Amino acid sequence: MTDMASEKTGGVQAVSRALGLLKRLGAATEGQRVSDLAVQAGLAVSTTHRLLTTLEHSGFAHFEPTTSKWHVGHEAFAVGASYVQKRSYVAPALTYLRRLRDETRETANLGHLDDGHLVTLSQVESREIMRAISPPGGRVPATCSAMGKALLATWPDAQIAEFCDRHGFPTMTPRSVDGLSALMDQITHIRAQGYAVDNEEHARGLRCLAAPVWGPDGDAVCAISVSAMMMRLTGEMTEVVARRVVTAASELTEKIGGKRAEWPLPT
Amino acid sequence: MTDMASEKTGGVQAVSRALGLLKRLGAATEGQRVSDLAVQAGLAVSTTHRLLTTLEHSGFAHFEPTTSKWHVGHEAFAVGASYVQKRSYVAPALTYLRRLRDETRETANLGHLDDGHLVTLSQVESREIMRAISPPGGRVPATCSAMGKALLATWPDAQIAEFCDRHGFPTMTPRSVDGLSALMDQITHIRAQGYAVDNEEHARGLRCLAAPVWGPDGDAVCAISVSAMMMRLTGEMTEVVARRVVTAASELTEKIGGKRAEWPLPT
DNA sequence: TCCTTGTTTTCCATATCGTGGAAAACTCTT
DNA sequence: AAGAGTTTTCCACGATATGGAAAACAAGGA
Repeated sequence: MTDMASEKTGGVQAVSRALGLLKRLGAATEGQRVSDLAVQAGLAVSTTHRLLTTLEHSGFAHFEPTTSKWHVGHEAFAVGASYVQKRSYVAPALTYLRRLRDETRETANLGHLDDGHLVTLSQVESREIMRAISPPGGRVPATCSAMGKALLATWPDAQIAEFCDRHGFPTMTPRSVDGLSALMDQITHIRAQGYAVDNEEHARGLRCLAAPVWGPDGDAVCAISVSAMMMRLTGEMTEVVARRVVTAASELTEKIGGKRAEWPLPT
Repeated sequence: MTDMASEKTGGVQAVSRALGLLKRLGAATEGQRVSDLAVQAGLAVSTTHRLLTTLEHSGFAHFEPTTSKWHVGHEAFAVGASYVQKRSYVAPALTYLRRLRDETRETANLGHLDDGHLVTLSQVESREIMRAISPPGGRVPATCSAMGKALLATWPDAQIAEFCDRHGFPTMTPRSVDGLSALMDQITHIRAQGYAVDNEEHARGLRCLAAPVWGPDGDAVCAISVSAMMMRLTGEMTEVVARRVVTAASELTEKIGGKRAEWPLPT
């Protein structure tokens, strides 16, 4: 992550730089020192220090004097929390995610589309040793994600094509979907079976199964998935787990007063 | 909330302004229009627009073209999520919060101290109609909160006094603790009974009961509370619920490998 | 349909404001 | 106590953010 926020600012320099620092604070597992952040971001130490101080005055960063390290501040948390609070399906989803995790013993996820990417909104982790690949807040190109594909599959074909025009086919592994016809093949399957599959298209060795959740106005608003190491999710297990994912998604749909629209018909 | 981020910037102007806009986006329940944000923040429309564009380039804000409103972006969520991910007790706490909510039918909360304030980290809402007063990300002066007082009570008296010197006694209702001697009286009670009480000290009509959770190094790291309308949490109920809160806190302490230190002795 | 009104977005000259070097104040080590 | 590696403050320079005004939209209203 050496040059995370590249050099393209695209706006007010000072603000871009400050936000870049904030991202670094969030991405780092530990507190960061001024001078380290400065070299990482390619900024002068004094500039870095001034920007951090400004972030701190607004509560977005926090300086720990005893260790002289910088951390993400409470205000960043507050603003971030509002991102999920405004999506009223997140809170009720937890019940179903938990049950899904308990039934399958694997990680259950909730995500939605945001600007061509699937953003993980919430997750209930497997008790197995594996760490989560994509923690809450994580982003993956929609076409590299089971949840993303499940949601795309609810769109009319024309909109899917337009989507792909705009966002292309970023790939994360050699098995990621690449090209519209390959995607549409999958979409057809997804619509037929009611759930989407991701076989190492996001990360090596990882398989995901996802189903969409509908909102009151008949649009899919989010998706539920189970993700697991492929070795733990093989053959006939797949179908069993998929049915449970579909069930959870249906129940959440009902809970939030959603109307399960028909899947778009192949045109 | 007319002039939220006052005029004292205390750092890089452009950055303070941008963060102020971000806070407004987070605080608003709906998307905000450029011109409204501009007047709220007292900025020129063109400046506001440029700052928002910069926020968008980094993913911290998002513009909905169909409605031409601005929202909090995914990156803000990602950074905010890291605030809780780094506190390893949040995830395991959910189990106990949920049970507490089910046992008491009231809202269960998890919070910790951050710069003199109690920050609500997580919460499992009551199924009653009442909305939560302080959603995740919310901040209250420590002395106006049951969780805050429960945590302060684990500190040596000298540090409590120092804390009060630094932060004073901001009050949120007429019943909020005001003055060191009043606080120390309460601290004594808290240490004796093992839990803290907040009787309308944070919000009119609201009562909270809280107990601290210890970490592996013998310091209290967070607190668990139950908050409810006073009318639903009266008389003998209080003691019953308080015992459940204490139990939940003890269990979480154990779960995270915490060592329950002795409460500081009155000096 | 073509104005009218209320937006959002772009442009640009001005001087404000952020910048980074260098020096000063700290903090730990040796 | 002195030294190395920090963090923090200061300052003159000029790059850069600023806000007015105008241009591009969008949404009614006649």
